[in-house]
Amino acid sequence: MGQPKKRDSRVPRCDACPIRRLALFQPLSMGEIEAVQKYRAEYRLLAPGEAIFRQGAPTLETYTLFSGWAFLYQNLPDGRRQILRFLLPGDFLGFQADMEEGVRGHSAQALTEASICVFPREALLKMFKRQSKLGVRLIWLTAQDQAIAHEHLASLGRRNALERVAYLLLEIFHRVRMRQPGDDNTVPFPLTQDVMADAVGLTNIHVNRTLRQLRESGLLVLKSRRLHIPDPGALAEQAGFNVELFGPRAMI
Amino acid sequence: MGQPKKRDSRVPRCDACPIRRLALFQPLSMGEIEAVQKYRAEYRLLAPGEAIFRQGAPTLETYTLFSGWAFLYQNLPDGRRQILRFLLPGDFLGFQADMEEGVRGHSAQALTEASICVFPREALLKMFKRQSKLGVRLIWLTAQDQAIAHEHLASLGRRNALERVAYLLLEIFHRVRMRQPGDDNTVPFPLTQDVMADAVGLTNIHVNRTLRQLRESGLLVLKSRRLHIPDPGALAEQAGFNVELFGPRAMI
DNA sequence: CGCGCCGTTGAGCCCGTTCAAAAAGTGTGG
DNA sequence: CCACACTTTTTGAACGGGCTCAACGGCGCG
Repeated sequence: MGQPKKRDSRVPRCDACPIRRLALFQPLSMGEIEAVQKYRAEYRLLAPGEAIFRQGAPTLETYTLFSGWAFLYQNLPDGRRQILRFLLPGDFLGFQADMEEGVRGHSAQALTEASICVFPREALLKMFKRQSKLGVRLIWLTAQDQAIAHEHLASLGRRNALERVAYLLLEIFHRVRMRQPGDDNTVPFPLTQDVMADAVGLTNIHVNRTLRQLRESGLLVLKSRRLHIPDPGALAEQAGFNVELFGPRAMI
Repeated sequence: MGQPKKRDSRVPRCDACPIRRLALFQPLSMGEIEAVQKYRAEYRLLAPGEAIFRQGAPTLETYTLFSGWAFLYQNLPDGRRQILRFLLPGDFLGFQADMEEGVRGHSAQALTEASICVFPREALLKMFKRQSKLGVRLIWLTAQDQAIAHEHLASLGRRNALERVAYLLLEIFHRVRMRQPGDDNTVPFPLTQDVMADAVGLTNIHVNRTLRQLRESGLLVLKSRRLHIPDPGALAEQAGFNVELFGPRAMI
């Protein structure tokens, strides 16, 4: 039969982790990395839409997204949903101030097929105690997230539909390109219009109309889960996207 | 003459700091606190509206708000403003991931007469090196901010005008009450309707109408810079305010 | 082929905006 | 204490961006 085509579910080893440079463990040396393996409780495969954790659940674990895409979101009592942040491979999630007795303030779920490395709370604390570099790194990552959240706030509060959608596309475009440099201005883009709508605070219908407008202006091509932006500068203009501020700073 | 009525501008000492339990330095013992004094470069008085730092400026200092109120905001190229976060005494501000070479991604300014303690970047780094507790504390504070930012995102993205305004009032009400417990459900409230509008992503005009509605429902009294909420539970209902999630977790 | 998910389009409405103006504070100096 | 300037709040009228409701089209998959 040769190699079966089914998905490879072998568990990756930390010392050969291909995304380490992006992740929490970036500052660790090759020798130190081996210890991480012991603290990882689990390597978990996720189907699209599968929950990682849910709003209101106890806060027992933290995660590194190893492959695929995911997102954080909050639900209002009546079901309205706000997507708080998209996660790409290497992103760290699940850390909260009140790990000891708190409950999750938001939910997390896989957007595509994905996989995560699971680190229980105690394991994380032990690693921080041993490797103070990790604490610094976490502060760094958290501050990055803050910066992205701030841009997102400005979008939702003060940008119109066209700007919001353009901004979201550019943010994701840049974050992906940062990880996989390429030259054709095309990146994978697994968000449905429903998902985009809940991220930018619009209706899926209005997102659709806005995308049409951008498409008809020749600013982007969005087809079969791939996003092509012929001229990122032109789109940035349209979005009121401040490249300077966003640029390398907000990226890994 | 007795005591002159003019403002007291004597520089407070760190070891007698009345807001320490709220601030970054909370975990330090009385002995350790003395060292902090050496690292504080300056104690600065601010007039209402005065800038603490500006978007685009180099990132050289961090601050603890000692007294008064302040806020962080971002300006879009065309002048639209989004307020990102309100700061109360004890809050830490000015920390960024890219302290070394980055520029500020947002501006900060005093809302009322206020005062701040200034810690240069190098001083902060030295303190972190000496007192690893401070790193943990900063992670904690940053994670708190995240939680508040997430609620704010949900407001801007998915709540209507009434809910947004009610939510803002409740957030501030609770944050102030956390610091100054009282029993009359009244707190100081120095925000103008303009400021509120830029925080919740509405027009000052519509904020005014929304406040009227809330006032006429008997849910609040807002007069001469003081906010009275007769029945916080009732207002929370109106706001879709999830007390459980917000509660003690996001505070301090 | 049929079912489900996702994207697309149209028509009408409503929440929040824009534009305009007046009223009510608030602080300052005479 | 009043006069004046300035900021903040309040109200009205009309517009419009984005929403709601409804239906149809396309594509992947069992």
